[in-house]
Amino acid sequence: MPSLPSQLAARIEAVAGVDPELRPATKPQFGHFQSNVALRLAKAEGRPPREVAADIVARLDIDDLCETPDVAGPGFINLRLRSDVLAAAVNAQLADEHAGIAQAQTPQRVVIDYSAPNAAKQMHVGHLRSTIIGDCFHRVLAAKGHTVIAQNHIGDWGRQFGMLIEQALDEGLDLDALDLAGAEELYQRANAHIKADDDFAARSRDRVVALQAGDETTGRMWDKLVGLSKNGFNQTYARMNVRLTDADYAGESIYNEMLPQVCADLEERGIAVHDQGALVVFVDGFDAPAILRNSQGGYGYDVTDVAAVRYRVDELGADRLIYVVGSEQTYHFNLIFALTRQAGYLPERVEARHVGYGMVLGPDGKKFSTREGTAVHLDDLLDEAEQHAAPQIALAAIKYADLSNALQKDYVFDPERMTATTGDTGPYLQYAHARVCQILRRAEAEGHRTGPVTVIDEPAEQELALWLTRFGEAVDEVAAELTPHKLCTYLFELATKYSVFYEKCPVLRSEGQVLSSRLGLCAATRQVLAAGLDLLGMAAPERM
RNA sequence: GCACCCAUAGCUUAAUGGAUAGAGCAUCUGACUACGGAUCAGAAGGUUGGGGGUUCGACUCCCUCUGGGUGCGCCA
Repeated sequence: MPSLPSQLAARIEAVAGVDPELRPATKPQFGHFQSNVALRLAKAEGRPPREVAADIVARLDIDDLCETPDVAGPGFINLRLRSDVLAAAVNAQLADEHAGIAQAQTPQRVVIDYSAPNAAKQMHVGHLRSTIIGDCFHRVLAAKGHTVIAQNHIGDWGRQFGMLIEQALDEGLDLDALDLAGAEELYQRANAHIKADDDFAARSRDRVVALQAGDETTGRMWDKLVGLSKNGFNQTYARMNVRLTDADYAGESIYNEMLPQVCADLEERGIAVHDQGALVVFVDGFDAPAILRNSQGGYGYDVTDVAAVRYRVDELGADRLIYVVGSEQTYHFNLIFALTRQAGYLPERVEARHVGYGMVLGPDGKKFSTREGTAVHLDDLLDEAEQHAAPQIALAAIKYADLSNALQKDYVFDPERMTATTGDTGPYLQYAHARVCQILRRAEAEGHRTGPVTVIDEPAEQELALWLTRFGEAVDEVAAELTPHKLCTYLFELATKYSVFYEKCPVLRSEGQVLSSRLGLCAATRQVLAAGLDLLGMAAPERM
């Protein structure tokens, strides 16, 4: 069945002749929905807006859905749903296994590139947002019925492996006994070594060549370093309760063998040219070219990402590409998208989006780093938040803080504010959920029947019911625009409206149909809160 | 120097070109032996960084200036 707003919009369009641009009413006294169609038509028709509005209302056939519409202000048409229609909508949503999330009519294969830590280094603050935001998109798009293919583009290739392996050999290190923290220390020792010792630097370069040439010993050691890195990442992912698995690892190394072919193809077709000793592509509208192969004959991340686009479109069958990578890479990805469009690797039918996001800042409002100037480890951030709340509360607090404002903005990592139980925070939403659970638990123990919703007389009941039916729209917005904060705002509003209902409309102290109807509203609230929190990657505990 | 992003209440922030810019925190005032008060009601707090323009209507679109961030061929 079409949603209530789309049904209403269709009725108005039938009379007005144009899309009424139906919007939720901005205030309760304006009803439930409003249309400014009359204001827009008035100019063309040369009549006063209110007259146009009155004319539309007079011809509107909408009695089965709404109370009599009002014309208000400069010419707005305000609609108020009938209580029985609203109640039926809530009941239908409660019975819906998808909690009112409309399933995509044409399911897509969506490739999401997120998290992407570097091998042999622990995850740090720079990976926090990509992991949380990507996981949210993963959950939201999957909930819409799309096939989500996560691609964890880890940094598992490059010159650092030359020095890592050479250092391990020098030390006679047993890589089987090494964990990720140990690998990071190895990295630091190798880094210091390479700066101080020219001979070591030369051997490290040779080791890179050996790795690329497929030398067996070198390859085995590389394999171990990458493997222990993944083990380390997996521990953090488990702690963060994100959906990434071993199957999602698709590091830079998998594109290696494709790179010469990509270069050859682009060169043959005259798209790539030699310039200053490098193989590059100049793309219209971009000052700097993409560098496919540098003057040393090495491949960089431009060509790797070109190959990745091609792989994701051709091999993974992507209909949509989403890259959750920091804003500082905006130029890079726009360049890659333009290039791959031009080369025909990225067809018009495939949408490609880079979702940039701002930085996580330290308490001083500057780039978050340790006293030594290195990036703060992700696990340390989680530890810090857990000093203020239990693990699943602390984690929800971090995620909500990360997702609840516009992605492009920086924010300060402030555990105290994030874990606050009052206000617009993750814990507040979890509390609202726990409170609904409590009331439903008691009702069940006392043998009360829950639902259906039949009585919506009180304003608080009405606002709650109406808001519940908007869950699907909120999810749709996030899926289309990739703006998680809109779901956060929706859920916070829901928790607030539920609190008002809770205050104004006693549930367990009421009787008969009112009791079961109010319990139905509680059940629908629990359903939406639980589903919404899950889409944000947050736990919804039944007790706190 | 060029490009992109940001600027809204003391602080953190929301707002598809539409009605009186909406919240949270902090502050003040109420409700109160409570269906978990981790709550609710109310007050106060804004020339939406400055200046132009487009529009019936601008936080939103365009131009410009200021302040901050990020990025600007061979690291990824």
